[in-house]
Amino acid sequence: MSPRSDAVRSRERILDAARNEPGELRLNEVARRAGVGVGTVYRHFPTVHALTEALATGDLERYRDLARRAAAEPDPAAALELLVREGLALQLSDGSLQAVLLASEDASAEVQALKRELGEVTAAVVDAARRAGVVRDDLTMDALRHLVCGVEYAVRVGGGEGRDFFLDVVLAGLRSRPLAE
Amino acid sequence: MSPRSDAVRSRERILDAARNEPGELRLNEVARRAGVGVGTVYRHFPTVHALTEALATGDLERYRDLARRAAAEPDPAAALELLVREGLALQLSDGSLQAVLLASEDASAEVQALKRELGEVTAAVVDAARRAGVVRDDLTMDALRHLVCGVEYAVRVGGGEGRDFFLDVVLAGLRSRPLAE
DNA sequence: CAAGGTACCGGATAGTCGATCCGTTTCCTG
DNA sequence: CAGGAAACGGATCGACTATCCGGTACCTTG
Repeated sequence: MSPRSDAVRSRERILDAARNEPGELRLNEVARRAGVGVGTVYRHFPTVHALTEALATGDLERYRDLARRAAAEPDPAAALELLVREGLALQLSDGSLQAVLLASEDASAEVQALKRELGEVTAAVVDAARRAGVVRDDLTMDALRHLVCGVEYAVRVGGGEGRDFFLDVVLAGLRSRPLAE
Repeated sequence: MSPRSDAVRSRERILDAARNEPGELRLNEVARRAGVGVGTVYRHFPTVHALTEALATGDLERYRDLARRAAAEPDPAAALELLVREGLALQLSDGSLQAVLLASEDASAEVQALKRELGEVTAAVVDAARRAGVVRDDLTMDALRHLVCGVEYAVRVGGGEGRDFFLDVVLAGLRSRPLAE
């Protein structure tokens, strides 16, 4: 059973309106701007998080593709740096991405699958870098993800200033050996 | 003119209730738990941020004292490390501290003075470290503050895991020379 | 193409929460 | 102890979230 045409149209309008929403998502406000009833919004997206996931899905795919590209890179150090640098850029360009990455439960199966694959490929990149000895050997995938989210946060509170500085500091810090200090 | 005794008692009760509040501060809820009327809370603290500042003042003093201790340290590298390590611990122990540190406007003159002094002393510590050549020479006081807030954030999203790891990474990264990579 | 069934739509409204305002109470001073 | 000022309490208003159901538009079947 394919969805009805008006349902598709409504969903599209809601997503468009949500994309142009400044700051916090408010479902009633989204409805007003989309020109649909409040009930329609709540039927398509029962919670704010469900809508957030839908908004972030495109960039989540891009993130996964980026990770694949990094994993294909022959130099393990360059692979990790690519993933971190471009990943941060992606997270900064899409304000809803971080919330989806850090959420412990996912509304849609599609997002769940994307996150799983992103995690697996990222783990492979981290592992390769560790085996090559180009990063601290106590670096884990989770630590890396939280670190990148922390850098994103630092850039945001700094009003966009210092992105490259923070990246350089963290990447250099990751290269250091824990006992060589 | 000294304040009335019932006003002092109310203020104390409100602060006590606010300290035991889990998560987000809600002035109506604070009033209920403090056993005072809503109006009383709003008279003492017109906004949530005013109450937040009052809660964080004690730890802000501790932060300033820490910075003074760091500035008195003869070794500039050790001074910076002390300030960052202990400062992070302070920020993690007090959930309202970061909001006060990052706020651009302050409700109370006392907090404003504390923040000013903390900023001055921190700038001195950063300057000394730069002149001694033990940190990147493009490190600024603002960048350091945002970086520490980013690390605090990373620890929080990680559920408390990885605090020392993140600190080691960032401190090591700060020591590196920008062009020596 | 008409008509019936169903999936979807819209928005009134109930419920929740933040913030204000003012009649009442408590405190301090002379 | 009396008068006045300062502080108190909570009813209430406005803003917002989320639900529910009568009405509408779509799609199918004959």
